[in-house]
Amino acid sequence: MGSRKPRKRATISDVALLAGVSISTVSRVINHEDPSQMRDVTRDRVLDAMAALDYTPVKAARDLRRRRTHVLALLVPDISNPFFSLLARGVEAAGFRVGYSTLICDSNNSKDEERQHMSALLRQNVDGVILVPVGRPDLAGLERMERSEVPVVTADRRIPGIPHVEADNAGGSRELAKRLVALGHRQVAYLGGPEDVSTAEDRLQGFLDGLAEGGVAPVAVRRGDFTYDSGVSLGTEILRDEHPDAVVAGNDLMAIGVLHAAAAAGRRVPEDLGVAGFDDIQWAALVRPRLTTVRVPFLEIGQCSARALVARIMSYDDAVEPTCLPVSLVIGDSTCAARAREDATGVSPGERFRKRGDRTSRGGSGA
Amino acid sequence: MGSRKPRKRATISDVALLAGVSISTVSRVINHEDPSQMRDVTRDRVLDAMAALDYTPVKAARDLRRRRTHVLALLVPDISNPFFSLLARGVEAAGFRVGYSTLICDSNNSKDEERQHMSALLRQNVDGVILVPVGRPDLAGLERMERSEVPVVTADRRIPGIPHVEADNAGGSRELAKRLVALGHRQVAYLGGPEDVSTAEDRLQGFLDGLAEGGVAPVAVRRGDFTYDSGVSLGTEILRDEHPDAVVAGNDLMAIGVLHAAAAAGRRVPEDLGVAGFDDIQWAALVRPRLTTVRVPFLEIGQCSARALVARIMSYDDAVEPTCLPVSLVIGDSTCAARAREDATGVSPGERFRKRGDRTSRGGSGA
DNA sequence: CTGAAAGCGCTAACAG
DNA sequence: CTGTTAGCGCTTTCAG
Repeated sequence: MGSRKPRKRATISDVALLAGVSISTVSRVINHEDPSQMRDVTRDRVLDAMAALDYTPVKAARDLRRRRTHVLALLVPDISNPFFSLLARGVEAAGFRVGYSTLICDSNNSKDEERQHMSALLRQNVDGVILVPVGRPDLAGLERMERSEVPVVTADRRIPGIPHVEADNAGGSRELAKRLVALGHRQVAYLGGPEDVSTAEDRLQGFLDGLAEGGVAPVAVRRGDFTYDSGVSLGTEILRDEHPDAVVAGNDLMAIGVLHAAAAAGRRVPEDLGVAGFDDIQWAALVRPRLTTVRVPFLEIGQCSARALVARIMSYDDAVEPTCLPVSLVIGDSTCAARAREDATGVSPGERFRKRGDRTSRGGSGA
Repeated sequence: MGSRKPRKRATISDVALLAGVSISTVSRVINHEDPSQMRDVTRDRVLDAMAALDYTPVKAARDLRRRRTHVLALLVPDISNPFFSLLARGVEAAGFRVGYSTLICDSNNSKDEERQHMSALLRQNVDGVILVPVGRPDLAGLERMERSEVPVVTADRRIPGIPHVEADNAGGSRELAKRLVALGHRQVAYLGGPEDVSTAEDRLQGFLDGLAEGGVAPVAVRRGDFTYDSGVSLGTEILRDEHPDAVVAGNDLMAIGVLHAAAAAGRRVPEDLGVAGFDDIQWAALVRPRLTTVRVPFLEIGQCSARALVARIMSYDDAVEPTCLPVSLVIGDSTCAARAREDATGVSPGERFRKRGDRTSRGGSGA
């Protein structure tokens, strides 16, 4: 790779000169896509000149004038988590479609790094931020953003006073609970997520409601931290101490931990024990037995968040409606009806229900 | 949320005014972190004024002057793939540490969207791009970037003439092959990735080399597309037609597909059949039996790419050394020694080897 | 050690 | 329909 031509980058006035028009005319063809009142010949001459000079507008100059960067930021606890990376895909795609670029910021599950990133974003002059806070949100940081007129939308988390986009966690959880009751479970244990995460609370509450509707009380409610490891360890404990006929976890990762804990304890799933999760992450499709879970539309949450944020940016002064996206029950092979459990036939009972689609990663071109 | 105070944003001259200094002095305190020659009193006065006015520099204005945006872009085929999201984490973290923000672009596995994004990035005036091309790279697009003096580094893919950062795919694959031979396998089938992906080619070639060194020839070599589905379907075919005693896939996703194909075909793993993958993606840790695979340091690849790119941006004119990161063999329970296979004891043979660490996702705070 | 002044490249009134 | 003009907010010589 030799040296590059030091030929200086063409500016708008170079284009104007070459096209034999004024710079404002060039500016017009750059900005007004529409058949703006402008003679086609003029327009074409400009276009030709731009092409000839390989002209690219300097974004900083435009931003300076328009006082808008058309950049959005997505701040998540861990971009390598499947929920957040799907969310990111949704945000990026929806943003791109309306002319926004997406800055990605990973707070590495640390409130401190989250704070750092928020300051950085302020300095970056992003037009808006989609936030998934780490645990209990940093109100001070949010306050600063709002004060700087940088709109914020939270995704998959609720913060009073901030517009948000989330899934119907409570509703989905409630349906799941009712399903388990219908399957004949009476000794149900729940393994929830952290208390400072609204999502976890909603799921827990919804589950208890659903159970109550079926006239069932949980045999135990524990708190994990949404990790696989906590699923394994708390799952082991629950199985040892509570003698449940079903364990439902607040997310899939913990549910898979429970699955493995059950295997280690010699309990067959679903014959001896029903297991269910929440999220329907891609990974789940690779685990056997297939997990009964609730599909959360992360991609859509991302898209919706981006759209909501852009709406806020444009209206520039008031909040948009909070959004709650529907979820759907996914019946796998980790739960079955009481009849089947008694028979213990070994025939995969999940097959009797709506079969979960094959939702494995397209994975394509992966490393 | 009510209306915001329409109080206009403070500029550098407001600060100067309040501090009773000139704007160039303010500029100096903003930019020269060091104990730049400047009286502490002056400096403090400025700092106070900035705080009092809640001053944040307008990035567009700085960028316009400095002709540098301090923004990097990461363009990947699918950010929701675990390799790429880990890569992204690495890029973001390493970039952030040296003052760069990261724009994330998802080409959605489409060469066309890739092209679109490249143009968009040019208009965005990013300082550099980390690219993971979709299939065979778009030379024209790259040409345009270089012509515009936007340095590009590819990650996990090689393109002649472009600096890249990748893992030692060939080496890792070779070691894996040798290990299988050492375990007594003689009927080995290989399920590779797409031919237009350098990574896939390296892995295949390395594997064949390793096999050859052990004096073994593969019973079959097939091509998948790195998806789980192709692992299942081609795995099924291979098992039916080739009677292998081991199937090695070019990545974990396909290997898991093979695992499931084997289960469906009634072949026990590892007693009847050895299976191995490549990547050591997080998902793999959730699958049983645990996969024997090769750990690719995606996070580090990301970090390295970011550093290399920044180096190119600063030197601004010449290429940096290509980088090849080491990989490591991960022995799981999906392979075992011939002895164990003959005994078919059912004792998990993987245990005899270096046990794979528990590398499950921290998953924390997940949705 | 600090200030004055000259733009960076572009957009958006405002005139023709 | 097109040109002129006045900055956007900041960094950076160049002089004190």
